[in-house]
Amino acid sequence: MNKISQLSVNGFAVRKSELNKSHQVVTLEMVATKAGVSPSTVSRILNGTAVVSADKKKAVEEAISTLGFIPNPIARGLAGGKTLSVGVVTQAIDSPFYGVALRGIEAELDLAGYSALFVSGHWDAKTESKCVDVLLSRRVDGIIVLTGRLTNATLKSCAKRVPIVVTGRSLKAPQLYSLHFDNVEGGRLATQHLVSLGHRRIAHISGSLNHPDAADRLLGYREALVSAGIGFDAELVVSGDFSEASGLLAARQLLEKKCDFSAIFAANDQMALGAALALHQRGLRIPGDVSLVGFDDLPAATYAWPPLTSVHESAYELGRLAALSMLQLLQGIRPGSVLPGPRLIQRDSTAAI
Amino acid sequence: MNKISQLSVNGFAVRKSELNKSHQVVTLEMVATKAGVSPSTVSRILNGTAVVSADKKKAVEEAISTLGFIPNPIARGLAGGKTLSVGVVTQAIDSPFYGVALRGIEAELDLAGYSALFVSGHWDAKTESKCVDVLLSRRVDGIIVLTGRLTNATLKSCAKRVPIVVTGRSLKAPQLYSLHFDNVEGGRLATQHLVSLGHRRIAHISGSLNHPDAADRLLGYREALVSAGIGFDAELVVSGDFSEASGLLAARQLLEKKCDFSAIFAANDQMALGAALALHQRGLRIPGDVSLVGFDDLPAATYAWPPLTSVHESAYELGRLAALSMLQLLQGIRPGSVLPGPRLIQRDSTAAI
DNA sequence: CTGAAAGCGCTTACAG
DNA sequence: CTGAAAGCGCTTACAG
Repeated sequence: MNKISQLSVNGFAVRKSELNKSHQVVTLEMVATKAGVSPSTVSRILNGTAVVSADKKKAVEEAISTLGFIPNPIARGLAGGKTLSVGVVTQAIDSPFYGVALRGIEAELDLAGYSALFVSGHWDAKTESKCVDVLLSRRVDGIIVLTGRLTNATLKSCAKRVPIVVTGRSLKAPQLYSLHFDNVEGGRLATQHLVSLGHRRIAHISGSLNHPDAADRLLGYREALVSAGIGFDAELVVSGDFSEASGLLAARQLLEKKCDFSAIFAANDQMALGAALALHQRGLRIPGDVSLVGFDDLPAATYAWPPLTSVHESAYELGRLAALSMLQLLQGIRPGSVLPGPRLIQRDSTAAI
Repeated sequence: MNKISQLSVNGFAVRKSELNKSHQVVTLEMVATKAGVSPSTVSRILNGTAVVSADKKKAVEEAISTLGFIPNPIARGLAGGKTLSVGVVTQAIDSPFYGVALRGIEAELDLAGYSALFVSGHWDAKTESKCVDVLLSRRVDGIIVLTGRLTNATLKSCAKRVPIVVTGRSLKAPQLYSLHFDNVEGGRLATQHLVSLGHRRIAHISGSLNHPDAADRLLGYREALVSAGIGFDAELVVSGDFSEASGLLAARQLLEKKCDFSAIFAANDQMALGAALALHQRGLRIPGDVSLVGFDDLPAATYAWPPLTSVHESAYELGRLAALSMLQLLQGIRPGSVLPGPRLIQRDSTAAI
C-alpha cells in the first residue's frame, strides 16, 4: 500500500476509496489488531474451527462487539468456499403453492444465519438447468430444487458438486436428499371422500400428465375407484395444467361431453377454482348439483364460494423441511425428515348425492 | 505455492484441493494463459473497461468460449465491489400481490445478468432494517424496497451507501428513486363506479390505516363520495389488515351494525374475497343484494364467484419498473419510469341498485 | 494454542 | 493499448 494514499480512521489505516463509504467497514483485521491477536485467531474463533485460549477469545469477542464487526460473507465465500447461502430453484416465484414453501424455507434458513437465493425454473428443464448454473456461479453452499423437470440423473450429477435437496420425488444418492409427498394417497383420499358421499360418477381434472404429481393423483383416483368397485372410466378424465384457466376449460369440456357426473376431483385448488367458475356460469350449484374437491388446500380454498373441500398438503412444512434437510446435509448429518401425510379437509363444496 | 503439492490439469497448475471438485473450475487466469494475454486484459474485455486491440480481443473471446469460462461473481464482488446482484426487501415472499411483482423484478434483472436476493420484511420496520443489513452484508449492488414501513429518513440514509428504489411512496434523494401508484385515484375510481351504478350507501373496508396505501384508498373513497354530493359517513367504514380473514370479519361487523349499505368497496381483493364469503354465508347475493369492488385485480379476482370487479394495479409492471429503475441507477442514468395509472376492471360483482 | 504467509478469482490504479 | 503488482476480506495448511 502506498503510504501517501493512506489515511487513518479510528487508528486504522484506510485507503482513500474506502472513505467514500459513509459507514467505515469493520474488517476482521481491525478486530485482530484491537484484540491484540492475529487474524487467524479471530477467524478460528468465528468459525469454532480450533480451540483458542479463553482470554484471547474474550478479548476478541469484546473487540467484535465494540467494533460492531460483521464478517463479510463474500470474502468468506472466496476464501473458504462457503457463502452461507442456499440456492432455491422454484418454478414460479409467484405460485400460490410454492410461495408458501418459500416462506418455510426462508424461516428455517434464517434461524441458521443462512440466506436464500430464489430463482424460477418455470417448469422447463433447460431453464432449470440455467438456474442451477447461476446458483453455482454464485457459489451457494447447497441447492434446493422444488420439484420441476430436471431428470434424476441431472440431479444426481449436480449432487456431486453441491448438496441437493429435491422435492416431489424419491431419490437416493450421496449428498442428495429428497422429500416426497404421497400424492397417490392424496388422490385416493379425495376420491374416497366422494365415494363415501355416494358419488359413483366422479370426474377428474388432472394436472399436466408429464408431471409426476399429476400422474400420482390420477393414480390414486383410479385406485380408489377400482377398490370401491366402481371402475375407471377414461371419459371422465380431462387434463389441465394446474392453472385456474385450465380448470375452467376442463370443466366446460366435461359439461359438453355430457358424461353425466355428480362430482369433480380436481388435481389442485387452482383448477378447482376455475372449474367452480365454469359450473357457476352454467347455473350449476356446488355442491347441490355437483360436488367439488381440490388439492393442496391453499389459503384461497377457505375463501372460495362455497369454501372448498381439499386435500391438505403443507407447503410451509415442505419448505421448512427442505431447508432443514439442507442444513443437515451441510453439517454432514444424514437428514431423515419426512413430509406429513395428506389429510382431507372437508368444507362446503362436497355433499351426499 | 509449494511445487510439491501442485498437479496439472489441462496444462494448468492445480492445487490438490481443487481436484476434489468434480468440475474443474475455469478461471480468468486460465483464459489469459490460453489467449496469451495478461489477466488484466481479460478483465478489461469482460468489463468493457478499456479499449483493447481487436486481435487480442478475438483470442480472448475464443479462449472464453472454448474453455467455457464463467466469471466468478463472488470474486468480482470482492475485488471490484460489484456483485451483479440486487437485494429485494419484499414483505411476505408468499403475498399474492407482491409475488407477481417479484416475477417482474426477476424477469427484468435477468435480462441484464443480475440476480435478485429476496428477503421478507413482514411489514415490520425492525425486520426490514435487518433485511437491509443482511443484503448489505451480501454486498448487493442496490436494494429494491417494496413498500414496507421503513421511514423516509432511513431510506434516504440507506441511499448514501447503496442505490435504492422504493415503491409505495414519493421520495426524492440522490441515488434513490421511488415509484408510486396513485391509490387515491384508484379509490376514487372504485367509488365512482359504484356511485354511477346508483349506490348511495357505500361501505368501505379499509386496510391497516397506518399503511399509506390504505389511507390513500380511503381518501379516494371519501373524495368521490363528497364530490358526488353523498357525503362521508364514518359509520360505513370498517378497517381490516389486507388479509382475507380481516375482510370476512369487517363485512360481518358491517352487517351487524345494520348500517344499511348496498355496496362495499374493499381496499384490496383479498379482503373483498373475505367479505364475499361473509355475505354468502348470510345468504346475501352478490351483486343482487350488495355490490362488491376490490382493489389490485389479483389473478384470483377473475376466478372468484362472482368474478370480482376490481381496480387494476399491475404488480408485474411495478416489479419490472422497479428493477429497470435500479439498473438505470446502477448505470448512472437518472430513472424516469412512472407506474401506469389505475383502471377499473368491471366484472360481475357490481350492478345497478 | 497461535502466527506468518499464501491463496480464493477477480479488478484497478500505476507505469509504461 | 497492455502488464505487473497490490489488494478486496477472509480461511487454512504449515510450522512452531
